[in-house]
Amino acid sequence: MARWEPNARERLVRAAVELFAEQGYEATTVNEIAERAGGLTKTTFFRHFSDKREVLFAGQEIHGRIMAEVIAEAPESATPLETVGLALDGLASSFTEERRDIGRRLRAVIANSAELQERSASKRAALSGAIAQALRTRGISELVADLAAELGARAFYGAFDRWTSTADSRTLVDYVREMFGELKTAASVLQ
Amino acid sequence: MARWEPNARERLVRAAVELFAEQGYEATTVNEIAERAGGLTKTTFFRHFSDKREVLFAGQEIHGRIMAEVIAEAPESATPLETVGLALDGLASSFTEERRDIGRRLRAVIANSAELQERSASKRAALSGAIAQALRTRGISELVADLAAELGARAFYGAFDRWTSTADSRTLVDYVREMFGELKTAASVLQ
DNA sequence: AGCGTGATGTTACCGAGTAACATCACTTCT
DNA sequence: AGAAGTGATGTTACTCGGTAACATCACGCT
Repeated sequence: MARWEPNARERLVRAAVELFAEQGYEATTVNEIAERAGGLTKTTFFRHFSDKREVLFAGQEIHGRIMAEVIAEAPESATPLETVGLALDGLASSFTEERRDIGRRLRAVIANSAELQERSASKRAALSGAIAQALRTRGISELVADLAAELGARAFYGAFDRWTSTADSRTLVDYVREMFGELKTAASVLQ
Repeated sequence: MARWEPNARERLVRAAVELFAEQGYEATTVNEIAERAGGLTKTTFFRHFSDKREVLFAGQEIHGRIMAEVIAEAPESATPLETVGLALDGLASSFTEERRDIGRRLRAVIANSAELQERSASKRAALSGAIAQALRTRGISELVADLAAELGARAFYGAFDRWTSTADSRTLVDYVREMFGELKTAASVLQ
């Protein structure tokens, strides 16, 4: 038996999502979250998360890392968009059906808080930046890399949105491919 | 003579920019800003700006409105990208050389604060959203409108960045056209 | 048994942001 | 002229996010 209940971090996240869903983000206090997470305190919360918002977004940096890895290993012959497509598959395939439920709750909570939307936009920009950086490392010019990365980020967030808005049996990979395809044709219409 | 020195709002902005530049954003207190703005108080500051960050971004909603107006009045025959180009010209032409200096200082301050970068990203997203909305009103499909709007926002922010990084005699309109052109060719390379 | 260690708690503090009420200087109406 | 109204400001007091310094406690290791 452990000295403390293990997984404090995970319990904090669960407690936060619950409370945010029940009362809203702003009406919920960090002390409340810590308390519900098994009698913890504010201090412990901030040891795990840099601020109150971050409890909902922590661990998202890994998305950028996953896509960057796939991009680094993509065949030399792949075009920028093909490379991004591979990376999207790699990232999306790491999402299980369980995370779909979490995603649903998260989406609802974020939709009700401007503060959380701001952080969400910031994370989205970080993902796009990570993709662009990885593409540039392959020698792709800055602007092309930026635009390809933007399409990738849009595809992922758009697909995630659809995935968490529906209840069918399609996987996130399915949605990402669909969304990415639509974006590519939209981009070609633009010319 | 007025009962109070007029233009409290403007004085607050100036004081904030000064102090942020001298001490950094986080080391500066709202009380300090209000005090330097002519003996005002915290309360007055928050009557003018919804939060501490907003003092640097307030009034930026008008950018979206300007572009939306131009888009609404653009000729029926214009393609999405042509429409965005017109709107970019309209917005950029409202920037005088005086605002270039302000922009320089702003850029330096924002570059040193994650919190301000987050807000900046949020404003950028708002601009992009406003453009997209205006395009959709013209019957342009959602994804195409989104992408055209994204290109527009990128062109504006990229051009503003270059404009405030240099000291030549070129106007923001010049930079916007250049940037938008580069983005369009990058987008075509992407196919 | 004693020691080190890492996760937690305690206390005290600062600053952002809000609310309720008071003030004050000018405007307008009578 | 005097009274009432109005809008921008100040005052006070509070909540809560976030930080720092120090104490505690339960375990593993020697």
